[in-house]
Amino acid sequence: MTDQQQGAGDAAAGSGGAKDFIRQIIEEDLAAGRHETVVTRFPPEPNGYLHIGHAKSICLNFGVAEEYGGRCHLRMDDTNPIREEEEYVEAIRRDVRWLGFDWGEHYYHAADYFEQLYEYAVMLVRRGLAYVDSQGQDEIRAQRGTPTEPGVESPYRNRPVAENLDLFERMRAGEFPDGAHVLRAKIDMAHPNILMRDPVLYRIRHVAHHRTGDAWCIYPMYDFTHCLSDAIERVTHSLCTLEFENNRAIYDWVLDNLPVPARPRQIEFARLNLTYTVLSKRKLMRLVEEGHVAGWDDPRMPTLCGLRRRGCPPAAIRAFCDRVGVAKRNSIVDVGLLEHAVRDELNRTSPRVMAVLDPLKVVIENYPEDLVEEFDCVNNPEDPGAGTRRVPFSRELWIEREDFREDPPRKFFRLAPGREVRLRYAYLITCREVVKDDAGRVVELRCTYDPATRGGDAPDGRKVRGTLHWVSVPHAVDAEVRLYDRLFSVPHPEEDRERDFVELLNPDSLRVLERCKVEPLLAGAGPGERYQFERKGYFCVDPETESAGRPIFNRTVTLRDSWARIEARMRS
RNA sequence: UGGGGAGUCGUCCAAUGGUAGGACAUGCGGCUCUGGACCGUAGAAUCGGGGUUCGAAUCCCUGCUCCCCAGCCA
Repeated sequence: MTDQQQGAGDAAAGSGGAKDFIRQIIEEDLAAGRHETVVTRFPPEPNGYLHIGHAKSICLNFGVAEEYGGRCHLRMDDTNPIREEEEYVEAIRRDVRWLGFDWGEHYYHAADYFEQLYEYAVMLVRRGLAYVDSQGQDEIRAQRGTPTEPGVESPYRNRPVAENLDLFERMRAGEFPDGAHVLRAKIDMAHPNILMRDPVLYRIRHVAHHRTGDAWCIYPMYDFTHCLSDAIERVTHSLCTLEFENNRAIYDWVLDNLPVPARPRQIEFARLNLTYTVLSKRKLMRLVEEGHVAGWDDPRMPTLCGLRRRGCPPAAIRAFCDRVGVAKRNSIVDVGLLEHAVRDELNRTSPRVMAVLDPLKVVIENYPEDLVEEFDCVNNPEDPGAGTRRVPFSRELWIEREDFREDPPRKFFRLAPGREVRLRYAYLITCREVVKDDAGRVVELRCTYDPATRGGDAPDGRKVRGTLHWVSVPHAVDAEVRLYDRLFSVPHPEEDRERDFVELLNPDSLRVLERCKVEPLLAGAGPGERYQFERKGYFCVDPETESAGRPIFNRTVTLRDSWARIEARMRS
């Protein structure tokens, strides 16, 4: 029930067996002999936790590498010491492994290339293709122009090479304060692509780096670092999201102007968006910092650690990413698709168990006081190899409060006064009397059972429509159950122009049930174990169980509930 | 009024000049000791306008809408 980290060789294509455009490009490149092997990379910046959107990229990069017999590198894109922290790099490695992927020996940090990057920068200076600009940030910004007006050249743009070399060297040596100078590429201040208007390549930052410590006080920018890191690692296909389309011009310019060992190609695809959640780092950060959720691994978070704690199996995430496909169109995937992938996986793999979330006592008046029977229950009807277990049954039982209606509506097949239902695996019982407290609340049901129906079938062939789950009162184990629902109450929380997204949070995204009764087997349940609570949903043991003294279960997702749909429709 | 991208069922993805197909969702039916799962079935789309062609989602022209870009972030 816990996950083995094994390769994720799922189907190559999500829909209809067709290859996505990236795989088509790769196949063409391979067929044309442009590469002998495929090398991709997943390059997170260690300044936040990985989420389901990253999973799409991870599955794509590791997936194509696996399919075409190549390899995929894990590379920390750590060029900005101000934002990045060691805490995140460990979390990222853990999450990628948990998802089921293996980078083998190919674990890298952009920071490990700082020396080579510096040498490349010097080469650019020598070639007259980069210069030290001594203006402040505001001047540089003002000179950049706008989308419709060209920029203005810096007065330092034509500094002699020797002077640039000297200054750049002294930048590295720490002679200047932050912001005193930057190294810029000398491209074209009138370029229609603003990113090509002499982009900054290096900035001074007297800040310790999580990996290189105090070795550097100048740090390279993304546009200079990423393409060269790819080239150094001999990446063949550098897959990134759509917002980097404009950056491809610099990517190519840098590689075209430097003697690089390989010529990677950047290809952009649409990032994943999901309904009823947010996936931007900034917004996820706010949810955590403002306390709207309990942390990065809150089971409502779309982070991989959140999904893990929620009980979502990595195989389900992989299957989901497969079905989502890869294209260039901005899109928002229905979270129902994720839920479907989760149910699909869990249905096949999780053991069934009986748990009563909102207990109502049933006393079987004609059942012997001291008798305890045990019934063989199927662990997983989808998996005959999962076997059976024995569950104790006695005169007093817990059933689900919502499985009884004093005044049953049409199509309600469950228990009601005078009505007969089946207790799963056990007996048919009939409700004889409803006991209420002074407030009129139903507190107990007095029932009778038919001894001839042992096992759940009537010898006379009479049919019952309803089957209820139950837990024997004297054998029940107390448990806490946390019912998680969608984090937001609207499908597109980011699209609302009037209201801040935190105002759209679903107030019922978490309901804690303290007095649940579960079958005895679950007394020893360990963190991470996943179960189906029959008729209720899929649940996963929370890590806090270990210190709580009783099991705590997180609801991963409900079972599809057609009765709830019928009832909702009858109401409207 | 710059440059770079994208528009196909409710949603996501296919169809690469030759019957617009799949998945999820939804409706209906079947089966069922989980109102689960499963099985069957139905409805549902090519952004608009021109053109080329025997034939256009696909090629051409034109219009419209949406996304990205003016960090010393990635």
